[in-house]
Amino acid sequence: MDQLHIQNTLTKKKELFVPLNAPFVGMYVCGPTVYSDPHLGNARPAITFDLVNRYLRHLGYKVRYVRNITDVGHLENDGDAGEDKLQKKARVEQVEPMEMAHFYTSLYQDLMRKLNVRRPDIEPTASGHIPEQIEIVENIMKNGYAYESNGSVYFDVPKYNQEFNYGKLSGRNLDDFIAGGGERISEEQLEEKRHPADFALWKNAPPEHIMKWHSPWGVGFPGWHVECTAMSTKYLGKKYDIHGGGMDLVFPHHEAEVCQSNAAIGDSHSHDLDEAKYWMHNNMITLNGKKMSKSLGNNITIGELFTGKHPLLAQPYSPMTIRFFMLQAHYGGTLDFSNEALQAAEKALKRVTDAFQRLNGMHFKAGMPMAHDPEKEALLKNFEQDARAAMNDDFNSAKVIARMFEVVPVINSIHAGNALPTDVNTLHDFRVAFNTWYTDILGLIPEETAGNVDSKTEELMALIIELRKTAREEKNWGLSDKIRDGLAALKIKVKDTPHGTEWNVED
RNA sequence: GGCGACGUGGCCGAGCGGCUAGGCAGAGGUCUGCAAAACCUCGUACAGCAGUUCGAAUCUGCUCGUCGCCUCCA
Repeated sequence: MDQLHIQNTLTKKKELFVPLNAPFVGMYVCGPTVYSDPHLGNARPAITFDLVNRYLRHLGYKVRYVRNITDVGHLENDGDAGEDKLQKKARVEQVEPMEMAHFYTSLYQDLMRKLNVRRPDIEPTASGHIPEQIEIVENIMKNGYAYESNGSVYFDVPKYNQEFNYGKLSGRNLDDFIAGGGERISEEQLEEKRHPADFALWKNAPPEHIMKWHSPWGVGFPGWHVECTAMSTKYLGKKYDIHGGGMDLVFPHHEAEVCQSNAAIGDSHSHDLDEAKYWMHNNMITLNGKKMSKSLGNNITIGELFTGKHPLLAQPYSPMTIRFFMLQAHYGGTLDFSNEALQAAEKALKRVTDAFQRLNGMHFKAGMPMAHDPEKEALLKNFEQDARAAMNDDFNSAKVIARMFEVVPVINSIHAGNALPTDVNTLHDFRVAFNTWYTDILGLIPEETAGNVDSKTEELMALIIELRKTAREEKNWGLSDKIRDGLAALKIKVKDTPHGTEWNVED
């Protein structure tokens, strides 16, 4: 594909990407609720939309990327007077809700930095946008798609459905809702709600509720879905280009956003506002075939992944291994987690990273021995366009990585001292392209040098390698192997290559 | 019950009607004092059954199986 196409949840089709207002692109992604340790599942949308963000920028778009922090919390049970998650956790930990939100926000940001996820351009908090949320609710009421009940405000789904198409995003309809979820609606809720499908825009706060604000309807707190509509509208406009998030948010969260957007700011001439033009959803990560989630209690936190301290983990996995593991699969499919798969990803990443570093260490000069190899030359010359074609096909990073691996043997062959398969200019161009894809678009960073190697260590190692070289020249294998084994015990790996002896610290 | 996804070689995972995906693991070989790394070669898979087609892993139908959403979740 020579132009970017995106799988659009709204239309269920893969569509050509045409920004509403090129070269500007607005993108909003649902961020974390900051009340607990971020888990592996949280990393998937972050990395998925980091890839999208990076690629759009690579294509030259002026992207404004907004990813929110949900720090107001949602009720544990829809519609009843139960405690919200944040408040409950704060009480258990005996801290201010905001103190806890700040703690987990920082933790999340720190983990994202390790995963080399670029910071969004705006990272708004729900608590910081209460007036904007109230305004959205007021607009919806003004337009007649909401009603007040006992100090709470509910979205009038049946009314909305008369003029708009409720369920267009998730492929549901009101009848299905009643047939399925209706039975789960508690009687308590129905006291306030007119229809089981109605959802809260504003909720009255019981006295014991800590996080509450003044509103035209009394003291309360915003409903579950308004924050995203309010913040995306504020920073990206009534309709923007891309809204992203996990698949589990399609219903009810994103469906509600579509409703709110149309009801609050749509008019009779634009029933297709739908908040965003392209709705993108990453699939779930599974663990032994089951969805990994907080509520199922089978989640692994990102921190545990890095340290390896979890019963299911055979070893620690580095941030780049996690990132690479995710990019090796298309974001639209489930990704099953296992030690075996992660270990394979770790080795694969090392292979491509080694090649990356070798490539960057090469000095191409005119007049180097050259043996034209049409096949290898084609791999190098086509790399950029092949990678781009894969990426244009709904961000198929898995395919991009496959193309990288096809080029790795060529790089290694040159590094091994074989003749250049093509001319120096082609090699230069290829190197630039490979760097761009590895570093800028996939967002990978070589990790090996992360080991604490200071200049003194460098000098000592140079001396040791020199001594071993002497031993080898004297065919004193006993001594040279003793040195190598001794270093290996210190996690320093020695390799004798045609260019001399190399070493590196393993983690 | 409603809506939806998926089932690819030992494992992970691309594939969207014809042309080798790729990685990991495994086998053989080259190089090397040995090792490591690297390079070369090797598996011929598509849940099952019908059908459409000159031709299907790819389209259609059915069967079986797995999973997700319908309640906060990425």
